[in-house]
Amino acid sequence: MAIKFQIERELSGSLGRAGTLETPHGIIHTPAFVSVGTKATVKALTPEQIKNTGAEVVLANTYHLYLEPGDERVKSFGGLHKFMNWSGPMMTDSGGFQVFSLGAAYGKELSKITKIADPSRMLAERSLDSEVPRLANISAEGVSFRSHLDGSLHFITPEKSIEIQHNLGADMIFAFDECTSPAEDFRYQKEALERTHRWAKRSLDHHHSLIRANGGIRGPALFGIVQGGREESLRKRSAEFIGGLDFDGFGIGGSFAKEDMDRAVKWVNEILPKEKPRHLLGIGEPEDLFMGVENGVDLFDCVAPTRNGRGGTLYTSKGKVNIRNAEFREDTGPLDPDCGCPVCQPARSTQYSRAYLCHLYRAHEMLGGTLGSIHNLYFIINLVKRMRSSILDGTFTDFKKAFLKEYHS
RNA sequence: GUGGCUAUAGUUUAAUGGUAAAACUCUGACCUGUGGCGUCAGAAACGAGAGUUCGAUUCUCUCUAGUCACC
Repeated sequence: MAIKFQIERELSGSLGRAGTLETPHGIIHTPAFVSVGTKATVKALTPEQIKNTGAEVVLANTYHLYLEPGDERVKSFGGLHKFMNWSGPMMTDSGGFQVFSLGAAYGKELSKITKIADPSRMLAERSLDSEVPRLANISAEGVSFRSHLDGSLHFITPEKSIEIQHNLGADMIFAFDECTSPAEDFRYQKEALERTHRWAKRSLDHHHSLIRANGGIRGPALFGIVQGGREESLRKRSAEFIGGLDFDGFGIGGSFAKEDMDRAVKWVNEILPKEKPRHLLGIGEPEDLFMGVENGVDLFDCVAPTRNGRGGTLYTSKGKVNIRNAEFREDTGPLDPDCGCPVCQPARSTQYSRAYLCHLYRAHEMLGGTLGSIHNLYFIINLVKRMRSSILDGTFTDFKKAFLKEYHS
């Protein structure tokens, strides 16, 4: 077994739990937030800085690394850990999300989270002729991608994705799936789900054959991904199907409406085998993290802290602020006095004022993105850590209430 | 000193005899398995004076400022 998951304590009256996930590169204390390092780098941060945010695990991306610098090259360097100089646990995403982001969503105003639960929009007719040419096209066998870097054509199958991920060498990898657009209708969601299920089995089969070919024992842990959009019947069917396969853990994928994401996660986690870890893919705003933890999610990853950090939108205990705003130009105080990160509570005499951070972003200085990413990652990672300890000492509900009250004040 | 040219938003540039467009900046909003990207909304200008005209930012003159050439 490549990983070992143990539940330490469960949250009474809900699906939540706190535990540990042991990997060949160290232990992850769950629930945990996974830092996103798409191209074998958490943008703007050195591995040491990543560590200083409290991060225990980094997620890289199969599709991006396959294109650049190529999985074979990463393998020749001894795998991702050595290549990027990160010694802790790692995961790779399968490239399934790029089926969505470079396919249905490409060039459109479609995001992973739908703002309004507008049925007319959610169940819109699948438009066959799109004005913007897609970079990804789906067939039963796999997905053909047109590289966004040089236009070259690449065909990714479940087998290919698993092969690439074995070459990259993360501790935990994902099955190849199709993340559907929230705008697809029921018929398409169903069709896509059946495809994702077939791909899950193929991913699993190829994973096992690669391990066998490699002499047996060592290999990454493989997570299967549950899809099904917003449809209760499809979500539950997917959880049953994927949960019944011999995966080491599970991902919950797809696009959601903010309002009903909790229901979808709950449907799924009530069905998935509880002794295996669950990863809610691509989710990471504070409210959503509480929702996920309560509903039995062990791992999260999200670009929000780093992407927002590079843009100047910073998390504080009193909500998000755009540090570029004029009101911070002469603000000598720390970003968030209640935060223990290296930006807000520097060890010795150094101090980063709101005014200085404001200046860095306005001047387009690189240090702004670095400090913002450090702070935001610390904030989100620490938030999930506090959720974990509040599960362990039985104060989760109080903590959630107090945090959200101040966060929304 | 003489002659030419120029003067439009904070900046750099458009257009037009019927009160003016854009980019950057500026004021905000947005970003959920990442193109350090980008999207959206908003604020903001005809150097001054006179003349021609129904009407002048536009044409004419004077002034002022800048710029180039010559002395």
